[in-house]
Amino acid sequence: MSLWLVKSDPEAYSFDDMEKDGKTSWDGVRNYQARNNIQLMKKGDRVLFYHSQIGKDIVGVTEVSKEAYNDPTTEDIRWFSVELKFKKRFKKTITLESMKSNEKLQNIGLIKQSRLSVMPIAEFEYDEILRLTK
DNA sequence: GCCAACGTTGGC
DNA sequence: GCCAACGTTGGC
Repeated sequence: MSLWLVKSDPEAYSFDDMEKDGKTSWDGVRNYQARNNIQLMKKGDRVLFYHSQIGKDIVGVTEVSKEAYNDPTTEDIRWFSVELKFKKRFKKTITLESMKSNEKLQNIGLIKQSRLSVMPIAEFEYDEILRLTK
């Protein structure tokens, strides 16, 4: 099982929307690196959900419920989507600020590559984030 | 609202 | 194939 993180501007699509919908098609990604990551996602992979712009925090976990398929929002066959389902909301969210000041999270994609919207997360990073929610 | 970072486009 | 111009993202 692999671990990932996706970003969303809550004004466009928030974790509240995600919880309400139960599952959603993660489409509209128009960046090759993010696209490549989407194609690597497997059913059952855990995906952290991060709010960009507003909040700037990881708010919970989703799970890949359907592997890569052609992005339904475009005719362009270069782009792919996955289906994500709501898994769990964190009692305490993890802010970007707290990650920046955490020794173990210095190399997390969120900090290293701030513009990438779909990125892999290392197991120790995932564990550390979960630990911080407690 | 500004601007740095960075990806994409298009002229040459 | 290079690189300037331009557009977008996202933190501040």
